[in-house]
This record gives sequence, C-alpha cells and structure tokens, in this order.
Amino acid sequence: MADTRWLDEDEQRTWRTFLRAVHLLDSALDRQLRRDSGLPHAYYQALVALSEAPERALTMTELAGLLRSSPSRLSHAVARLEEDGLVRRFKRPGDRRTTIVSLTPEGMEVLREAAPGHVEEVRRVLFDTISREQADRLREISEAMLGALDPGGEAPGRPAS
Amino acid sequence: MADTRWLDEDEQRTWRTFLRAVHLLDSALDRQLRRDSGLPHAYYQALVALSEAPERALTMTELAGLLRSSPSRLSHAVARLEEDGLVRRFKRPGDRRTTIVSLTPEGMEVLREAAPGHVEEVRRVLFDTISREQADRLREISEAMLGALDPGGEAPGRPAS
DNA sequence: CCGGAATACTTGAGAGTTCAACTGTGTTCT
DNA sequence: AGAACACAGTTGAACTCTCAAGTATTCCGG
Repeated sequence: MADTRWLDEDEQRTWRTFLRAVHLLDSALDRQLRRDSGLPHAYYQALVALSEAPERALTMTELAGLLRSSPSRLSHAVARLEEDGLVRRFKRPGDRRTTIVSLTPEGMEVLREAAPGHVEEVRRVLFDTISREQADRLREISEAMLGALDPGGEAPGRPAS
Repeated sequence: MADTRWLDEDEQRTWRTFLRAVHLLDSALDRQLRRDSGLPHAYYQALVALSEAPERALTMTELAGLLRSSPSRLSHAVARLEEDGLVRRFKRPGDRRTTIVSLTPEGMEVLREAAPGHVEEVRRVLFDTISREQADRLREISEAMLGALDPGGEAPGRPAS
C-alpha cells in the first residue's frame, strides 16, 4: 500500500453526486414498495426472479446467485416471504440438501399488484429524468463496474421488472 | 393511474444492470469500511461531513441535511459514534432545542486511518473501471437523477472523500 | 467403502434502518 | 399573556442485514 492516489476534484464531485443519487434512488424505491406492497425492494426482486423462472421455482442457491445475495440473507428473506404465504419451500426429491423455493399464486398476485406502481417509480426516478442516450451510457458504465465487482457474472436477464 | 408504461427491453437491461452494479458497489464499500475501520459507510460519511465543517461541528439538522438522512437514523448513528468516542454532542447555548455534534480528535484519527483504504476501494470499484469520459457522463446522469430525487438540493461539496 | 472435504442451507446474535410516537423548545398570532 | 403551531431531536419496537457457527447431506480420493 504505497501513497494513496487521492481523488482529484472532478472525481470527488462525481463520486459524491453519484453516491447521493444512488442513495436517494434506493430509498425512493424501497419506500414506494414498502408503502404500496409491504415488501422491501430486495424481497420484491426475489419474487420477480422467481416469477421468471421455469415453474416459478428456483433453488436457494440459484436465487441467491441471481440476486447476488448471501445464503444467509436469502434464507431470512425467504423465511419471511414464506410466513406471508408468498413463496413455498420444499426439498428437492433425490437431494435432501437442496431447498426449492416456489412462488405461490398469492405471491404472483402481490407481484402483479405491485409491479405497475414500481415501474412508475422507476420511470419517475430514472428513465424520465435522463435521455435515451444517457441510459445507454449508464448501461455501459454499469457493465464496466460489474467487470470489477462481479467477475464472471452473466448479464442480467430481460423480462418484466 | 392509467395504463402502465412498462419498460422496454433496453430499459429493462439497463435497469437491471445498473441495480446490480449499485448493489455490489455498495456492499463492497460497506464491507471494506467495516472490516478496516469498524464503521459502516453511512457512519463514515457522517464523520467526513463533520471533518469538513467549520469547527468540525454541525447541528443534527445540518448533518442530516447533508447526508440526506432522516433525523431518527442520524440520531441513532450519532449515539453510536458518541459511545465510541468519535463525536461529542452538546446543546447550543441560547437554543436548548439544537444539538451540536462535533468530531473528536479520536474521530478525526479514525477518519485519517480509514481514508486511504476507502479511496483505494472507490478507485477499484469505480474510477479504475471506467474512463474519464464515462465518469463525466456518470456525473451528468447522477445530476439529472438528483433533479427528480432531490429537488432544490445543492450540488455536493468538493473536499476529501 | 470410509473419512475428510465440499455443498446447501439454517440459525442466532448483534447492528443498522425505519416508522410512528413522544418530549421539550421556540414562534406566532390574537 | 396564552393557545396553537412549528421545530429539533430522541426513543422504542419491528424489521432487515451481516457475520460467524452450526447442521445435514453428498461427493471424492485412497
């Protein structure tokens, strides 16, 4: 660890502006989802991932992988979602280690009800405030970040937010 | 609330890529800071804000404003920082409502020790992975987001990260 | 085919965040 | 002056996330 390569003034401003934007964006989304559907954003994302999976079911490990979540975090989350009846958990036949999580009809319903408001919020805080071209740049930048942060990670999938 | 303006495929990919990048970036920073200094990122930011203030002191309200933090969150945070001896709290003479938080020498020292590693991490996850030009674009995009998220918010300050 | 490593989670404790309610102080209006 | 209101912060409970351990299976080398 030699001398620190401090941030120059431009980098400082960029960094702080970015941090603040991300912080506010995250809070806005989380608050909107909690208010309108009772789910934190992270839990909502879990339901989305399940809804797009074949059979609307995934193993804990698969789901954790998609969400970049620790096993522990996911375990707690799924426990809560199961209590609420939004997902169901059962063992995979033939492998008693593996737990399969599947989205229940109730979970799907909660998702259907939450989605429109969520998408509106995503537009409000992001896509309505930047141009199409800026969005393209943002994606490139995000992909570059993922290079360092998520080596070997596939690009996220396509379907419904 | 008329028909939902769903995200098109490009927007979906951008959104998900961005979300994932931000999530990983945040975790990386938080983990690095907790490991190396025992402070969560939010607490570190509070110390930074104080260190840059005149007299290294701010009122709770001022600090909450700079950090875009709720009064409650800040109150809990400052309570913890005070227990650790990194900040001190006292009432403003002449206004018994107002609490002033000031950075202690110990707090300043913790900051000094944490800063280099933190900056390295910021470089690693952001500035080393994108070009100078992308950084400029990122700042513009972040500023645009802040237009919707933080109406009437001044641009963040300049000094040390 | 047996013992050690790897896999797939789960659990519990400790922190941090949120939300709603509450306390104590200034301000304002009449 | 007095009532109503606004302001500045704090508190407690519920919840979520993290980290370290622990449990239960399955895989693998000798």
